[in-house]
Amino acid sequence: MAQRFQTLPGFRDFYPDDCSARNYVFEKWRSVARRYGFVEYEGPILEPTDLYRRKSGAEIVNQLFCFQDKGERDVSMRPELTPTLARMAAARQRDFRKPLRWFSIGQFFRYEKHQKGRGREFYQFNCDIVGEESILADAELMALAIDLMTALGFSESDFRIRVSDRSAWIDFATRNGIEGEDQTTFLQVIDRMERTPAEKVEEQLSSLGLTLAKVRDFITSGCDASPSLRAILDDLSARGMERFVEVDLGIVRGLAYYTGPVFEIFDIGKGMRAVAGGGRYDQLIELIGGVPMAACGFAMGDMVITDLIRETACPAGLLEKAIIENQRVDAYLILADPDRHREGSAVTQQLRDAGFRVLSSLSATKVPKQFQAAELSGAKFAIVVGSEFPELTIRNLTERSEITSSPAQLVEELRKKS
RNA sequence: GUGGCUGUAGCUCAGUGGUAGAGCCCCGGAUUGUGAUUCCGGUUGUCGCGGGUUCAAGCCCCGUCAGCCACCCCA
Repeated sequence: MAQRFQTLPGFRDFYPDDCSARNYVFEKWRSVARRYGFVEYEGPILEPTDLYRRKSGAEIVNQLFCFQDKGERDVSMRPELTPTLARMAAARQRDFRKPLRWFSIGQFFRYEKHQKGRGREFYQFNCDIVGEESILADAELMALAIDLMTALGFSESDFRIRVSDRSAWIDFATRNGIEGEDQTTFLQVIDRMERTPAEKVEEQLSSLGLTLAKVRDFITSGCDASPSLRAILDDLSARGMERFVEVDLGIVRGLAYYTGPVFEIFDIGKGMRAVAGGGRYDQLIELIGGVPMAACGFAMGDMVITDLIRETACPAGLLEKAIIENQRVDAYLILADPDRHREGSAVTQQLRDAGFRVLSSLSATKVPKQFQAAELSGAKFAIVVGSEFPELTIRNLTERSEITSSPAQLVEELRKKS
């Protein structure tokens, strides 16, 4: 009995439609990044497990796809790109003019339970500016993130970018006598505040010597709490993007390493999922690579954004169009006389050499079947090669009209009409 | 890691403890050089898997696996 195989939990097959959809998202990521002068890079998919332990602590190992290789090295499928970037940037820091504007599109792995918008394997767009302290770098990344969304067809009624400033919270904590490790605990409380009952938050804050009222008061101060936020907002507004921006000091991001402005893109109305997030991490490159360099960046995963595209009318329409366009051919060669197959192959090749996408039936099939196949292939033209060769028929499948032509004129005729 | 729901044809799903079903898709034909529609015919099932109750289980019970959803977490 044949053994039935299926994908491992949390892993996906990409059939052609799915693959077209994935590549459509990749193309948007890539083209917008290039519009901002970013260059593409890539790192290894397998890294030493210690690289991630160094950045995130020992407990991270539970969520890694990690194992021992044949040389008894502890290795992990990469769960994120930032540590790799930090290593690469530090290792050859003298080779590149600053700031680095680097982006990457790659596959990542996390050993955790599969659910909507989250698998054990996913693709992620990473975009970072390294070696630039100016707050305008943060604004540049936020503008890029907004452009990604609009390029996919989202409008201001679909999403917001919520921006905050980690350093404003650190100042706030210090002013209120919270130091050292308590600061990390405090930031975690703020991060989870939205989804924690108020009494519980009050209790957690009071053990740190604070009150909920005081914290809420700080959150409502918005831009006044941070000159950085004011500068970012001013820059985004000069770009005509202020309608997408919302200052929300309640965002702090769970990660310990953020040191300045942080931001998240949220969808509006479809469940308020975060589709992208990032911020400034000025100390991480020194921690991993030993070379101090300022940096900021953000990431967007393929799963949540693709779900959101499919659920939103305008982006979904653009995606559908792209999938069809990606898979259709220009012309379908119909072989009406099997004895002419050499001539048919020559014509097919001639069209392909001219850059047209061309299909033809590989096995002898009745003519009506070939026309049906031509129709389904999305071809605009059917080229009929039969006993009358070198006379050819070019049939326009959308207009249902046809003309006769010859191999010498064929390419020109098709160029004229398409 | 915790909990809820679901699992029947390639897909979407019906199925009252008593012979396994429909629609769609796919393939062939009607139709030997022109696409649609229609009509005819055809393939596809260890009913997720294992055990139990019963004269009899797709249906009830237990377990298990997988999927979806929520929580935890989220680099």
